[in-house]
Amino acid sequence: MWTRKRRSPTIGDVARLAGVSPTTVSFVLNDVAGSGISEATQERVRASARRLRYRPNATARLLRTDRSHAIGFVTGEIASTPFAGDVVEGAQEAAWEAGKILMIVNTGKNQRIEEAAVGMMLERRVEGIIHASMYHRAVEPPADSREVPTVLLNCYSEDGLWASVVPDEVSGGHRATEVLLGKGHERVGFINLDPILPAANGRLRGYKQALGARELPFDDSLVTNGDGTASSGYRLAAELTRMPNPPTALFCGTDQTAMGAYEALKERGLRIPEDVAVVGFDNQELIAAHLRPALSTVALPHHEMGRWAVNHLIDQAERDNPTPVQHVIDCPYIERESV
Amino acid sequence: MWTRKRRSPTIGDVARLAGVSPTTVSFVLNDVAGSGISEATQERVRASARRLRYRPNATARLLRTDRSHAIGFVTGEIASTPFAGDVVEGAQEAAWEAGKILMIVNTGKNQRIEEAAVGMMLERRVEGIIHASMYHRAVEPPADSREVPTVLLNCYSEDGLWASVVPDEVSGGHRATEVLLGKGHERVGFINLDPILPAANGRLRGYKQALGARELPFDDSLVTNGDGTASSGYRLAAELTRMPNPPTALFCGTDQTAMGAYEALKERGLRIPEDVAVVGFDNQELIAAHLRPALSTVALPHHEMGRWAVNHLIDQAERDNPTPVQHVIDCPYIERESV
DNA sequence: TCCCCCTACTAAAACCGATTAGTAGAATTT
DNA sequence: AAATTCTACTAATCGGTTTTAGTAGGGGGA
Repeated sequence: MWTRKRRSPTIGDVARLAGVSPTTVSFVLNDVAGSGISEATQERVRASARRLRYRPNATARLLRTDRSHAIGFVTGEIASTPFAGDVVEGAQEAAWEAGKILMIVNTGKNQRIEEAAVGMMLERRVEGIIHASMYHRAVEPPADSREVPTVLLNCYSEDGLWASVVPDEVSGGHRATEVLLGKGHERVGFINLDPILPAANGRLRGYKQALGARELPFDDSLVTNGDGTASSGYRLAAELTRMPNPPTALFCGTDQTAMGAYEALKERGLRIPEDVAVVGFDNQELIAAHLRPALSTVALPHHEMGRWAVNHLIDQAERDNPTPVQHVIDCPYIERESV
Repeated sequence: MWTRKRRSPTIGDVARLAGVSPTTVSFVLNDVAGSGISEATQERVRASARRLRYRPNATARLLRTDRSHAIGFVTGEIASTPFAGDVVEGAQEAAWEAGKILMIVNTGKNQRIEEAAVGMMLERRVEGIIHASMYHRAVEPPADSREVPTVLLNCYSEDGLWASVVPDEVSGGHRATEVLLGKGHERVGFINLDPILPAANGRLRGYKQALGARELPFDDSLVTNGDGTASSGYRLAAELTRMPNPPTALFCGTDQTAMGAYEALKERGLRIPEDVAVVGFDNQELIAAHLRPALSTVALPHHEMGRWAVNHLIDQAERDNPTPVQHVIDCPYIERESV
């Protein structure tokens, strides 16, 4: 199945076989500029390395060079949301491109485990740590994390002392609303999330901005707060359609909400998008692409945030005492059939 | 933001402060049995370590002990499916419990990157490698992987020479079918996946077994093959309901298929579960829990497979030349409202 | 009372496998 | 023959772990 580990060959073994010193081997294999090793010797060394299937021991190198080329990635719940994959993938991709590797721990919202995880990563001398949240919120990372460059991903700290990257909820809300207004709708219902959430707060501001830009009045009876689930979408959409002067378009805070809203509209015999246009938020492929009609929605930039976090971390590691930057990433609109 | 890295304190610094030798510090901090360090000295050492905020350098330790406590996790597409999170989480959880850390690389179905990833992990002296696939299939991992214990996760090798863990598709199919038969349905429609897939193949066998166990005839006009999408579910469910003697229950190969089937049934005015009972497969929370009525479905044991893979890897690493075991994990039935 | 041995502590030094500064010998040029 | 290059080597180093060695103090025997 797998061959029992013999002692794996060292640089010394290669040197012996090639009849040179370890120094020479090191120079050749890392092709160090200006180390003047003759072509012939180089070839001999390389051949020996191949013969022995030599693989440099990253640990030994690391000890000497003090560069782990590893980045810690700490997250609460990696599986609880389908976004997690995108974030991890984006981060992983950027890391790979930069020759770094990701060490991932998910702590299951246990503060103790989080601290332990950070500790373990510091022992392994990671070059930086990313703290990722699965929904946009404020957090307070373990203090020890300050020992290395740190980036908060999809979250931020109240005190603004940590670098962070979050979605631009305001422009996302603005965009979703504007799409509907642009189609001639003047009464746009908004099934938002719990207004305590940064996401809900930002999107509402965007919603108002979009109305303002077109000099339309803000009618707060059109705005309701759900909890992001399909059933709250169903309930609130039903309520909105029963209003005396019901909205002709619906902006839903999540795609699941939109899924519930679809049900409510269909039950009332309203067609989408002819009678009521719908825009979602999140772009959960699984839902958005498979609803009938397919749901137009605003996407959260998870992949991009993952990439940005890693790249920024790498930048930071090269600076001396950078000021923490609070980065915001745009939420693109994904056009499908529901508008 | 983060304080510029001073040279971090070494075991020598702690020793100096405590007025002992590095040996003593090492003995105390690792509390080595029978090394006879007086209680007083121990306390002094620990206090010094705390004072200096000493953190052992895992790299140096690793170099000496040759135990990296790291496990490589290689996967094609981590984000393309919502399952990925569960698998990673399960693996991560088991790894953490065993004091191991996961190094994750997703290769984006690029064989070259996969080989490079394995190479990099071997350089870092991982204690084993897990190759995870996001859907059940046959694979052939890079040969180099043999240098360490390896487990295939949600995939297997044709030659059977690698340890692997996959879902028990047969019993899953059996279970789904039996649930419907148990409710008195005798004609159970089956919207399967492409029959070339191990998943489809296994579930069909399970479907037949379940019929056989109740001595019901197998009618192949009740079995159709879709592609797992909602639209194929919609189309095929519509076809099945138009049969002369239509099924009173539907077993769908994926929850998305079921989602499409719901649409088709509702359009025809059929109620779920009164007129037609539906069972899905995959247990995609996002869909299954939010459909109306909520979808009863069979869950793929992603979390469990992740755990098993890590645990088995750790076992393997302790054995000498284990024979590759092909493990299969049960798919539990999740009861909701559609039956 | 003196000497020796044993136990309880602690220290010195080798080692893990690389990198890299400093250096030496051979070949070539002047 | 001396001065430069070329080429490759010796040895120190990174920060721990672990084996071996050593010392001080207490107890027992003569």
